[in-house]
Amino acid sequence: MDRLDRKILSVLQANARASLQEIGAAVGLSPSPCWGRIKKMEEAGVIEGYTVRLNPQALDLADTVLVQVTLDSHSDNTLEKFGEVLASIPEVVEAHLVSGDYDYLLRVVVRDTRDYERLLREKLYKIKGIRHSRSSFVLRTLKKADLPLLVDR
Amino acid sequence: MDRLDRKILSVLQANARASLQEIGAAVGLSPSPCWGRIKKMEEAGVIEGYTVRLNPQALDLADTVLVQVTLDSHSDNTLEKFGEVLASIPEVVEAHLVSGDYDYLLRVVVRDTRDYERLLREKLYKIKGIRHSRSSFVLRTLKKADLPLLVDR
DNA sequence: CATGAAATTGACCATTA
DNA sequence: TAATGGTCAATTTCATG
Repeated sequence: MDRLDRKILSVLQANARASLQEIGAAVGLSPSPCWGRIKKMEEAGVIEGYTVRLNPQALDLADTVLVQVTLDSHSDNTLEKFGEVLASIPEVVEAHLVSGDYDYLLRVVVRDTRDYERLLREKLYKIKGIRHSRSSFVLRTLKKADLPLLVDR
Repeated sequence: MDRLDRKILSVLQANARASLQEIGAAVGLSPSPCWGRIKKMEEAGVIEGYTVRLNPQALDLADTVLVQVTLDSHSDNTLEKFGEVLASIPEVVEAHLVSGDYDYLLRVVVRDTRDYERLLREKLYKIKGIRHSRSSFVLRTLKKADLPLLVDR
């Protein structure tokens, strides 16, 4: 992992379908060393995969809700079970165990507020062990990236 | 946007570098109609781009902090300015204006707690108009996706 | 490690059904 | 719309500096 590797990653971050030629041109290398470096980073687990960035609106998934969850108990068992249940709810796209005055932060993506109300009623409120939950709707997203810049320009 | 389009998207979501042959085989179509559908979705803005999924640990960016921010004033001007300042801080990778008992939720990615402390001191605390902020460290991430499943299996 | 050349595979587009 | 097939460019591999 040197500076060139990071540069390659930032090119891929902007466009994961860039050709080796384009990548090479951007980082000042010929295509084949780029290919070798990428393979190496894939094997090392630095690169976990390649995805597409989709427009939620276009897919009729306009609403994002951030949900703070506090559990009744914090036994290993409860936490484990809770994690499993969450993983099985497709609309819950992120779940983080956090420090602070609540236990979990969830990111939930739904079509609209009606959909969210149904999700709350039919799925979240049925989970045993939730003491309290607090929902915040995302009104506007000012910035959305995955990781900080990998190279100083 | 029909069922086949969604199926193509879910293939790309799992591997954005899949070839048209692979995509075609997965959705039951020959490569060229897949190509046409993808191009159409790119032009329509359904597909915004292609990115790489990176391992934060491997890049020495192990800590994620969720920061709840409350502003002093909620004038258009203040909100606008705040958004601009945040956008210029690389470590702040997400910023959402939310409803509820605080105004913004930020996701901040840093190397470690020392790095975060410095960021707070040198950048966040210097922003005018912040009344209050509350940080929660992500202890463990149970689930991380971008959008709910696009097709029922 | 990088380069450059060779073989293989994929993207893209016109045509046909 | 989908399939077919042809062309051109890209990926991938390897021998060499």
